[in-house]
Amino acid sequence: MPELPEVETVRRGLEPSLLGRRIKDVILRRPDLRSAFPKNFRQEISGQKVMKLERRGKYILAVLENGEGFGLHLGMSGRIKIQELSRDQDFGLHDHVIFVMEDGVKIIFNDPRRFGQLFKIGPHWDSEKPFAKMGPEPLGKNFLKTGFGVKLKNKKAPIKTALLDQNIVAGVGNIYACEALFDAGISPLKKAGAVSSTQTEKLVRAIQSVLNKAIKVGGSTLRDHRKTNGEMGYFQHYFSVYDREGKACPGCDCNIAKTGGIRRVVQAGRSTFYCPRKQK
DNA sequence: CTACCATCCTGGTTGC
DNA sequence: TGCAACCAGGATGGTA
Repeated sequence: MPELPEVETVRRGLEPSLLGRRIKDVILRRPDLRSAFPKNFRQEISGQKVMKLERRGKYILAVLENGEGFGLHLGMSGRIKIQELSRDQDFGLHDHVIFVMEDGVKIIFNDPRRFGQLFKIGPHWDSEKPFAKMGPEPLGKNFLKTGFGVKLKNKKAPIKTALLDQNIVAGVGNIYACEALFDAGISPLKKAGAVSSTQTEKLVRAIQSVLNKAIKVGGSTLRDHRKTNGEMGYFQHYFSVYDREGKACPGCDCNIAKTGGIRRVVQAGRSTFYCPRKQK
């Protein structure tokens, strides 16, 4: 489900219940998701207070008072639900992990497809496993100057495929890659290395703009994504190209019967949507 | 190094 | 209506 805007929406939704609060207990209702849960996870996390709640790419990181912490990734279908003051001990289908807070609030990690992750992090998580080589934060201050342009220049893959590479830019997934390329007027088929510096600057602005707009409305809900209070995001209503094959491109007033409208192709096994007239 | 592929899963949608 | 095939927002490890 989640790309950067959805993950950021979830992180913000978690803040009131998690940040500065103490975790009383962790209930693991199965031994693993994508990978096995860390040994002694429950013992090591229980009793700790959450000092920081951060996001890096599509990951949410909780730093605890002992300097250790944990990370989670929502995979394709992960959701976080917050249950206030419920004595109900019956959990729903696919409610795999439950953080029970000191004040009785339950934070539930639900994930039907089980592509999600839950893992431990150390004080220097930033230089560890998935984060060490991860690309820059697109909403960070110096996104363009943090090597994004250079990384693109060295890529032979199409620009769309490059945008999905978390080592080039963190947090962009299929939806926002398509939308950003449309906004920037760049064909997804163009080789990353052939994108000019002017186009790269335009792309940077387009990525930031589309991500910020999506965050503002709670992300995109296609099927699974929900805010922590259960509400849907509604950026899907603003899609220009994603999931709009054959429909009119906003900005093209051409005859759809002749042009076929928005086109869908498959790149690196993923659907790409674009307007061949607006994106060169 | 890069590109491509299969794989981990369930569930919603599509097409016969 | 029933059912099977296909598709999905991601990451990774293997192979060529």
